[in-house]
Amino acid sequence: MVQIRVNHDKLAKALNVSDIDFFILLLVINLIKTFGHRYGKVIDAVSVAAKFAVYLTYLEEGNNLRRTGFLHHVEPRRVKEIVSEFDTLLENGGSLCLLGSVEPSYLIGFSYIWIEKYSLKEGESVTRLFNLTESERIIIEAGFPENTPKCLLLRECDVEALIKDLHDKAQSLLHESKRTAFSEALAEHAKYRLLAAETMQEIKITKDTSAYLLLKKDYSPKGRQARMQTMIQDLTRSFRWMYSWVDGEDGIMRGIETLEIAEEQKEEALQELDQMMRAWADKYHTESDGSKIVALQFLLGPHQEMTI
Amino acid sequence: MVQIRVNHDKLAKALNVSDIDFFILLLVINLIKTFGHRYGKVIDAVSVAAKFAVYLTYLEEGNNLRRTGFLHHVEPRRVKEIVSEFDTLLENGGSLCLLGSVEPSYLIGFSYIWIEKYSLKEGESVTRLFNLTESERIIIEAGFPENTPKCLLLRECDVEALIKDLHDKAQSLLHESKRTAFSEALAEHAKYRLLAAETMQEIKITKDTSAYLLLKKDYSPKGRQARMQTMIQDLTRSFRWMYSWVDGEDGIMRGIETLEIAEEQKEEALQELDQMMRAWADKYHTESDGSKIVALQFLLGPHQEMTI
DNA sequence: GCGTGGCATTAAGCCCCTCAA
DNA sequence: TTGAGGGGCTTAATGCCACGC
Repeated sequence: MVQIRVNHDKLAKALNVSDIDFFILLLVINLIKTFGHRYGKVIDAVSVAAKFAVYLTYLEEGNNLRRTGFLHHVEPRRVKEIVSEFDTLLENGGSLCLLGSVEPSYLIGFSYIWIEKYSLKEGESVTRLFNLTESERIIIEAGFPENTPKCLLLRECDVEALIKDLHDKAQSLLHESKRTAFSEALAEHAKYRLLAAETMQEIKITKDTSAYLLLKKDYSPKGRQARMQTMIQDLTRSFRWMYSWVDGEDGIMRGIETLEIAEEQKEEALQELDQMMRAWADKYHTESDGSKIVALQFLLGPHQEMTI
Repeated sequence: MVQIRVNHDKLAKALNVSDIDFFILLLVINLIKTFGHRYGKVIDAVSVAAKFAVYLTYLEEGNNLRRTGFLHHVEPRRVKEIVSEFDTLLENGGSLCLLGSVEPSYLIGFSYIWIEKYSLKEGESVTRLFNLTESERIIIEAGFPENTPKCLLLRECDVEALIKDLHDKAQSLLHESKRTAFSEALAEHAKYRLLAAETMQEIKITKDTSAYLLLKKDYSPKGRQARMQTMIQDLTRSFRWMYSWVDGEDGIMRGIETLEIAEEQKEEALQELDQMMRAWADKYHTESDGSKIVALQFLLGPHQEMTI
């Protein structure tokens, strides 16, 4: 569910935005709402990207702090900081990390380490970490959904420990300077995210103790993760080709066909399209010295209104 | 020229980035370097988009500050500020403005107001604003490139006045609160941008006075601006469809064909592809009650390495 | 033209406390 | 119990300008 629907018609008015603004909104809103990246993380990521742009200009402009500053409206002193930041990063062979992955890395691994650390051993009770009578146990287990991974029910503190582990692991990959300390606020955020993603579920035991049940073996299904990768790759390719196309560069072809299609013909049409593309590619595929590799990317979908 | 080339092989190493990070880099770097948006403006734009995401969640979560805060890792107090910001925006019927246009609005209009305010009247000298002898004038004019718009050569202060006008005009469209005051630094930035975009050219008159010559009738050619609009629209469509595709929604088809093609066959192949698509669309186009509007978008380009 | 130093403001983080429905 | 609302805190980044070379 990526199309975020808000029934408030008022928003339609506010969305009186330009095309480029809408584009940015679509990206950012999905990064935050759909993929679950932290608010600050997204801004940080863009800020790093922007600093990198400044760094590139600095190199291109022959190491001129002031000129670079003027070109992008950044204080020369700040340019200097940025430059040294990237210089040392390059020297240390560090890698640039903005978001790292489409979904927050510290959430992706959650199910995995839960299963790893708290797998259910032969004859062990799922509620081992809680002091429950046999009857209480049966009542609680009766409320479990189907097909949950075979592992222990956790206490709040266990969940927090897992989150802390993941956070620390994710942070350890970063170079010292730009680490975020673990905090209660962060843990709480992660907990809410995991609940919202239905990776785990909260079960009230008593008035002030909760148990947590793992629902899925993955934060998001492997198939979905693979498709997200493909999405990013396709979109990146589109980006680059379109940028080239704007500048009228050779070797880029862009087209769009709009049509009305009857529901019952759709299946047939799509199949024919697929075969047609394949046949075309086969026909012109020739491996010889003078040939170049090209790719044809296509995408078909419904005509949509501009909603977020 | 969007592919920014830096010869430093070192950078290849730093570009040890994930797909999503590369994607963000591509977007942000082009916004800043190619389109010339200010460093701070881009970060601001994303920040507004992120705040909007928070606002949407707030509405969806039944006006729950706390919960919204946890979901995105934002302080409840900050959420409240954000919410009231958007609430008042909506009440006043204001519109959300991130970047506004693909290129900075205060630069796009530059040529236009120059031509408008300083067009060359019958028999008037291009160097009217400077105290030059006839011979000096001839020497300077001899150095002009071909086909420059017919308007006066300007002094530094005139250029700055034009920039200020543009800035004020751009700001007046925004709602009071989020305006940026005009400053020397900003003017200097704009000047550098205009020079870099070859919209105008600096001509040294004496040691410490310069003249400025308008080179183009537009900040960027109209055709290019139209293509940029198309680019953004195409990319936005791709975005939305791909997001849907990731979630396995119906009615989306996505494909890619890679082939090696001989240079001499390319032209023929592209033409055939174009006709083929058209024929396919015509064949299945039926206007009836049960039919839905779909669009087929395709893009062909060279296989590329991952460089920025 | 270039680098650097001083200075204001804001935002993004953290935490802790109280009150009312 | 949970949301609202208050307070107080650090750090860092985005801006301005002006000075000296």
